[in-house]
Amino acid sequence: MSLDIPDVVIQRLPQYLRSLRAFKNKDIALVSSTNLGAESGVTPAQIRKDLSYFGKFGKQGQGYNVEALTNDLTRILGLDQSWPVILLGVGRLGKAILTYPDFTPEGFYIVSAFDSDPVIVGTKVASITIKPVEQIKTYIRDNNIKIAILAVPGDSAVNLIDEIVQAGVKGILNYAPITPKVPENVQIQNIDPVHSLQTMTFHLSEINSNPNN
Amino acid sequence: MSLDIPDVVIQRLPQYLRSLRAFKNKDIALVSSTNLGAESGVTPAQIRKDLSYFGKFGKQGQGYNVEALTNDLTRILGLDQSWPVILLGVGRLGKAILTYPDFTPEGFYIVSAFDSDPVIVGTKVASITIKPVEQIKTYIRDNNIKIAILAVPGDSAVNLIDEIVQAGVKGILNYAPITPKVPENVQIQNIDPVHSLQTMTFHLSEINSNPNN
DNA sequence: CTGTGTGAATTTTTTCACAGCT
DNA sequence: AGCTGTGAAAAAATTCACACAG
Repeated sequence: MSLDIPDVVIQRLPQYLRSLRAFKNKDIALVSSTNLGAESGVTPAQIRKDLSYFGKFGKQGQGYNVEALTNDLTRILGLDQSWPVILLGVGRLGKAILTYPDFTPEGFYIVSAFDSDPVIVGTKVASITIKPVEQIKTYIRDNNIKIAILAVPGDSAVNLIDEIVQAGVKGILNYAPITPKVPENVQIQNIDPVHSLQTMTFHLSEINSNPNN
Repeated sequence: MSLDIPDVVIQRLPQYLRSLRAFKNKDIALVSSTNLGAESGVTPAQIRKDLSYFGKFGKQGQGYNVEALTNDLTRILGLDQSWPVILLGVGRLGKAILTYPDFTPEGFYIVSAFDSDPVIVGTKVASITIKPVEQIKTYIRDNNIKIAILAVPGDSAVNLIDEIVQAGVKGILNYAPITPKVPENVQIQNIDPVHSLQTMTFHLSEINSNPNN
């Protein structure tokens, strides 16, 4: 059906959702694509084109109803449900993720966390008791988990990905600094601060070697 | 000079660098664009095209020398120097970033960290003594800092960005869940796990509503 | 008038395909 | 024979510009 929607478009939708919230907070009930674009850092035409992939949401001459469009985008993104998520790896980073407060209001809740270190297993972080990594596959199957957050070192990550995909995970938020290979029908999103920094320095070096800022 | 290099190309270079390291670890000295592409998840043609923006690095009939290409890409990305970076915000997340071990080997080192909370200021995390936020601008200027990592709550982030940009920062790694507006010549990279998760659920919902996987 | 929705035009990015070097 | 570097072709994404609705 709607499988021909460009991925770049989908990537922008959460942004729009966030911008709409900013308008709602300012008690603005109606926005034009120009308003929304200014807030999102996107051209008005792009907003309209993006939305047009999913239907007609605006009123000509007026714009978009903030609340209605929020609801529509929430539904389109599948955020009208709360997604159970598991965390793999409860080291420094994993602990920070477990105590991260923003997942829940945004449609996600961490239901369980796993680690391979026997010292960590059994301890409690943010009211979640850490389970041994051996139980992952069973847990995923029994609880029909679709999303996993991966916060383990790079070398363990590759094998773990195979395992959890085999068990039924369809979306992975990966913090390991690797480029995982996953089947077509599995979504993967990488969080990679070093990569991000390294793409910045290219421009910064240019600036440095160029007198006129 | 080389200002007409597409940003998508630059975004891929750190990936190539990482793949090259994988080959080096396997003691492979020579790789073809096909090899490198398989490792990076990119087509061979794209690798060759990307590299062609910067010069000729391969030998026809053979491929690329792993070590030489590593050095070239390192230099191109401006990673043949180590970049001093400051951290703004030493809460849960900031602390995790301070103790993150991967920045240093990748060309970055955190030289100082700032916070607005008087309880946190003066304490020591990972051998860095947290400074009061009021000293940021002076510090940036005095030490010619070009890169900042922003790990403060969203509402404080907007103002802070203006301040540090004014003081001379040219690259920001932003962990706040906002879409910052910065001048053209300032690089910004957002780390936004919620946004990443929200783009995944679109596909996951489709899968769910679609019987054939 | 104002601002959406959308085909058409433009620009950007990717892929193709092959000449030429080793 | 093998693989790069690169113009040309194709595909994808963005922007334009305007008919039409409120």
